[in-house]
Amino acid sequence: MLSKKTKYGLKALTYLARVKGKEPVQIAEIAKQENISQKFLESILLTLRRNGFLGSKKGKGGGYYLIKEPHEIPMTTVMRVLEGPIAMVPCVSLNFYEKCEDCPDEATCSVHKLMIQVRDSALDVYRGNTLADLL
Amino acid sequence: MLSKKTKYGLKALTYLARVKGKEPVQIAEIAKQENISQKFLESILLTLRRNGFLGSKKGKGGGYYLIKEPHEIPMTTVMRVLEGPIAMVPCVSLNFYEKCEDCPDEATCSVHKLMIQVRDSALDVYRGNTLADLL
DNA sequence: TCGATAATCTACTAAAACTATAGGATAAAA
DNA sequence: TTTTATCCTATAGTTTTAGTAGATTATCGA
Repeated sequence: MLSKKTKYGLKALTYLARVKGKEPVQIAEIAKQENISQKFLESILLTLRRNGFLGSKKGKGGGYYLIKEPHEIPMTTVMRVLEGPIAMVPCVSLNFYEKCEDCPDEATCSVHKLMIQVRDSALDVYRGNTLADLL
Repeated sequence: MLSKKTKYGLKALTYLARVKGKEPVQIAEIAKQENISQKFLESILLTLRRNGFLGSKKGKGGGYYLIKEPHEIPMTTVMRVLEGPIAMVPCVSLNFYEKCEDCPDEATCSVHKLMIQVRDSALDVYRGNTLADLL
């Protein structure tokens, strides 16, 4: 399941991408338009800013804005920041690899074999889409 | 993330598929060989039996066995029973469809658009693999 | 028929993850 | 210096996951 955090994060990014220009947009506006709890969205936008997707401005007229063009933001990076590893098991993760405790040999593991394929197909999709493609 | 339930279920199915013949295999044996908590595995095998993947026999010489040939068991059905919907959001699920509360229009929803692609690519993988392919 | 074996079933619990919420601190603008 | 809006930490409620406990039922072999 996709977490609400990721879902809301994607919606917020899309919202900002649709706004013409680079004017800051307030959390409250995004939350209202996209039916998201404002406080929850606040923490999501914070992590998006800390990870280099958004810029922010405090005080009156402040808010959040994209610091890159939508077509420069691949879904791979967005998903990894919001949702975590793209792989469904750590032992097939490219960026978050971990060995399974219960599994003596990856080479002969049936789960490993299947999940490699699932990971690669998901990667294909995320690599093939930027924020611009979702508009 | 793939749940342990699904992971263990897949391993158990693979184990049974590797056993020659249709002799029942005891839970204890599978649990030990695959490093799985026996009681937990017990409940997993039970749901696999209830969903038509396994047969069982009680008493001495009893255990679980596959009731179909491995190549007749597609990963789509296994995943749906163990892990649930293949789609990451209910609004793009073929078998478990539900409308999102927060989303006024699926046709213009960016998350929907992306998750359709992810679902389809995962489906391709699961449809292209039977239990026999994991051996 | 009896005892051992092994699945069946219900109920329960501990831990982790998810989805928020509270409330004050900080910075900018008017 | 007041208003506005982000920043930040902590925490609480709920759900899901992962696993346990213990009694019951069916089957086999002697």
